[in-house]
Amino acid sequence: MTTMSNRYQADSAKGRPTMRHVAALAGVGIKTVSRVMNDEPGVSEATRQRVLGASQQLNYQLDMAAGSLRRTGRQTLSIGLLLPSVANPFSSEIHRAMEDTLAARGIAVFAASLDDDPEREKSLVAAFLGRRVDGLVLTPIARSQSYAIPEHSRDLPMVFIDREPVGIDADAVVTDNAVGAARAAAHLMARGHTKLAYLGDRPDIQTARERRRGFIEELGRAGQSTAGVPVREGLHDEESARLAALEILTGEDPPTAIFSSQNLITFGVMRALKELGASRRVALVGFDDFTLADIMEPGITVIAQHPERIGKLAAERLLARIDGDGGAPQTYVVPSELIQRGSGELPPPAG
Amino acid sequence: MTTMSNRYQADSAKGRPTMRHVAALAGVGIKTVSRVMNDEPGVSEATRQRVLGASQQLNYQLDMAAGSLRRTGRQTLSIGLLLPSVANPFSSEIHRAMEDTLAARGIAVFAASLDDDPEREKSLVAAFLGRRVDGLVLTPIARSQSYAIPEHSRDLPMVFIDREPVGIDADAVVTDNAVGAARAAAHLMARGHTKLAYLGDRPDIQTARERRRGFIEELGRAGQSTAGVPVREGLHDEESARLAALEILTGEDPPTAIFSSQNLITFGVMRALKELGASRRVALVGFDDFTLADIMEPGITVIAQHPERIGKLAAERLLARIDGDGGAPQTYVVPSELIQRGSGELPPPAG
DNA sequence: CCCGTGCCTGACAACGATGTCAGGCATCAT
DNA sequence: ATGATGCCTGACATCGTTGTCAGGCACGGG
Repeated sequence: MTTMSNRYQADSAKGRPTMRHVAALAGVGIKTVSRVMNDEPGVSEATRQRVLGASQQLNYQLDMAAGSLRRTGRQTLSIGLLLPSVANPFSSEIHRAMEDTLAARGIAVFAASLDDDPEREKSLVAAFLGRRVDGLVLTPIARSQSYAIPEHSRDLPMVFIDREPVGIDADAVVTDNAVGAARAAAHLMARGHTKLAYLGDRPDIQTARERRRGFIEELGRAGQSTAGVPVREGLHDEESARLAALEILTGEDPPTAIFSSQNLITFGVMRALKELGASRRVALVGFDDFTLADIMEPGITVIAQHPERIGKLAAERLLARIDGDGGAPQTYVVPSELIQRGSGELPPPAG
Repeated sequence: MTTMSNRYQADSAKGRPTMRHVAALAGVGIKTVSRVMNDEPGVSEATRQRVLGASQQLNYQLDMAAGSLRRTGRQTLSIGLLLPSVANPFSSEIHRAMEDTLAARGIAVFAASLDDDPEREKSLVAAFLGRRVDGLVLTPIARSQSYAIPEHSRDLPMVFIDREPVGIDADAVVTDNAVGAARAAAHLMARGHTKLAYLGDRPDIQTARERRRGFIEELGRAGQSTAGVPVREGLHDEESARLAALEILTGEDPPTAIFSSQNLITFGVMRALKELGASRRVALVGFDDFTLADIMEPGITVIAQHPERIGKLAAERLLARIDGDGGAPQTYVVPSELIQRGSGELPPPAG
């Protein structure tokens, strides 16, 4: 029974020990080691201790990959997360919230950045599928996600975040973009502003479109002519936003209030206002909260999203799907919140 | 030869197709499919096309996990990255830089947050080892990393970032913390300040200790008495930093310049200064650059680290190790940079 | 004293892929 | 015509683990 006890003992130098090594050292069968490592019942306490001792002595570690190969259900306890960029604060807070929820189940997260590149989306999805992730959470950017239909219908849980998917019927967790933008418009108009401007991101991004729609529609509801409203779109970084803001503010009949649809754009506008010395003259409401917004002069009023709630909810939905929830896919809306800090409460110039 | 062509054809509904399915559909052997999927030579163009056709028709995807089980070297093309928090901007920029470097090699990144918890460090390292990552990059927080010696000597590449490891001889990529802090001190003294204060993080964190050391030593070199210098440590968030700053500034013989050793602390100090209306009176240099530092009133002078360089370098070192570099472990130092924006150039009050 | 009943245990196949190796077939020189 | 040479190709063992299943042993009831 213990005949081969030391046949595998010598090879501690290179190559990880396997169950066979542990089994040999403990003088038991390999399956018994498996049972101990997986906390399965049906192992006497004495044997259990012997196996545990041997595994520690060899510094043995279960190989999850090999395990999932055979295990029923083939779970790998890992999921894929595709974000615009892991370095984007909004994204990384979602990431963090998901991690916290998933860690409790021992699930590890593969994270990757898309950079708004549809091709990367497809190839990264493929890369994660090849690693047999148990689920996928992604911010879609490709025109359609129908490429994932085969996998999704093969029971691969998928949850879309921030933007709803196109061409595939799957769960999504999003912010109430139009509602939030409308709230910004209403807030500014309530302060007496009648000349508002909209500065927004590339209109091929769903959230940007929604925010513009919500903003414009609210103006319409208030009886404002929506025709003459300055709308600058396609802004994707601070610099382009700064230039657009400068142009609008120094042009004819400048707006008395600005709504910026995204944090980078807000930063650009803030710079422009500072350059013009207009920070306390022109009202500003930005979509997305950011660090230090409260410490600016004046504080910046924002429509805050709740990335931590989005991440938590997305993780919970994914887990539910992994656990077999077969209900119809649904879109979950996380409400945004208006945070008043000063810049959005500036009145129009008395004149 | 093609006798079983349609034996596996029907099962498209559930369960992923395997090489056997593709082989059967294409009427070839399973090994030939393997050759095609891995771009190995020795397959006629005709056969190749047939296999490719079949694999697309079935929407087949190579199972990397199963492959690495047998493949020589057992590479999984994935690595583990342990950060203080994926939501921390400094960390997430490192993450991003690593991703860019590693993506070129088809390597995916498992990311996880440590929250400065030594226990989490150990258990997450174990979790990643169980997934057979090809390498590990981590910000150490445990008192010693000797627990990883068995794995490291078993040829698991490891690169430590931000902080040097203890109890294990491995590569590290760090910022010149002491030098940067000394530069901050010198900069302030050159403006005529003689009453400086230091506000820092928990001294059990290596980088915090280094920064304090560099700062204090520079004062000594300049002939300042280092005894009476107000030093507040153990600050770990904005609020504690704000309170400490308020206390120092409203106390007896307040400093005319402050050095804060980390961005959250800088934020706390900024708030305190603002509350006291002292933003333009008390000089401030902070360690770590941050978004909008240039737009504050005054702009905040900082010792900037270069997370993107740290991340890139760490990834390159890891790749070199994975490729078999057997040289002695080394510590790479990425220089920090003083960025003048106003707050650090304020002179002491005349009097 | 025999047999049924549990409890532990290990041999074996299988998961999906790759490394090895041998075989089939054409081509080519002798 | 014959053997050598290459090119393609597939059978098979194998990677480290888990699912299945059957066997051994102790115990208790009839």
